[in-house]
Amino acid sequence: MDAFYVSVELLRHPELRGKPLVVAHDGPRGVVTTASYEARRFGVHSALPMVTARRRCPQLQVLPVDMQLYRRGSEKVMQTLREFSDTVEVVGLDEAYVDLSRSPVPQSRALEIKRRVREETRLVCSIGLGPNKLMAKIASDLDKPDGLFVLTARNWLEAVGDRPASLLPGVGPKTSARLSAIGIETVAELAGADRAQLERSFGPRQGEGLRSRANGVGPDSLTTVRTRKSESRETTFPEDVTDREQLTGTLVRLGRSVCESLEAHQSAGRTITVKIRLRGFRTHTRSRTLEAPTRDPDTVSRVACELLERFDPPDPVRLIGVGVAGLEDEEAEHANGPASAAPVVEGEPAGPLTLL
DNA sequence: TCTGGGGTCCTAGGACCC
DNA sequence: TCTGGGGTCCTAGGACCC
Repeated sequence: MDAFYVSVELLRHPELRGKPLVVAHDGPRGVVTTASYEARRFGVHSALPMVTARRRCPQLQVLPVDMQLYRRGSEKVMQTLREFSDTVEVVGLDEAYVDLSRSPVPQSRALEIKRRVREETRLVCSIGLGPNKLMAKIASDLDKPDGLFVLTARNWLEAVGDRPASLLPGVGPKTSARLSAIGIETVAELAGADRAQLERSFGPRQGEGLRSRANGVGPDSLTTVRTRKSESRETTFPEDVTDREQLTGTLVRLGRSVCESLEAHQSAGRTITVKIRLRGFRTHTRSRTLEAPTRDPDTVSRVACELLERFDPPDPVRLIGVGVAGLEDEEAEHANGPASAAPVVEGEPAGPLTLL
């Protein structure tokens, strides 16, 4: 979906259409969640600190985050996608892969999807079509907003060869810098890079992984059912906190929130993690694994507070969080048949996939 | 410029076991 | 007395993604 949160907000704030607009956690330490295309022209983008965003664009309109609303919008979008295929892999609220490998005319199906999504939700999306998830995803980025782009093994290097390697998923700032250091800037350079040199710099796994992605190789079946593996809550204080009571109080509140959600999902986990971020943005975690899964708020709070003790935070605390990992849901535990242990649905062999 | 919140996956070291 | 190889689990940190 193009500028999803902003687009959803515009449905109820039509007067803001055409204006530089962001959905953001406003406040002293807020960042931009989503920026309208008008705002992007001012250099305002996701994850940009609001202080900077306002400096770059003084007339910026700011709307607070309303996740409930976006979740409802997302549901409707995904519902629409399922009209086109039983095999839909949802990736976050605004992205999904749709398996169109059974369609003889995937390109016209993609156009139909765009039309149906617009009809049903009045929202605009961009679609990428490709023989695997990697190509579909990248294709979806190449013609935004309201676009449709097709990548194939044939046009791959012609279309993206000259683009920076960071176009590839999994190649972020750190990996980009390391690639630069060995003289690799573009997708094509990475695609043709010396295997041995990549392995020396990145190790056998990551090295070969990078090279194959640069050659357009990626997964060609979809995972339609995802099982959550961890759940967490964290909060950044408006100002750094040193008061222990305030830290433990916050920890208990966050722990309760995690447990409520675990309860709602009939899930529980064995590993409890406390996260803190200190002044200077250094982030640390401490965790403990229990004998048995829990979602008991008292247990989670008690362990979290004990873990917090182990930091004895010497510096003011900017962020604190609690997580529970190693989740098992009760259904999976009671039914130990192979049927319940098969969350991954094998898709069709290589065929066109669509990414929204 | 001064950096949210919720996730996933990977790596590396240490403990422990056979 | 000084020492292999392989496996699993746990912990901490980091990169990355939406």
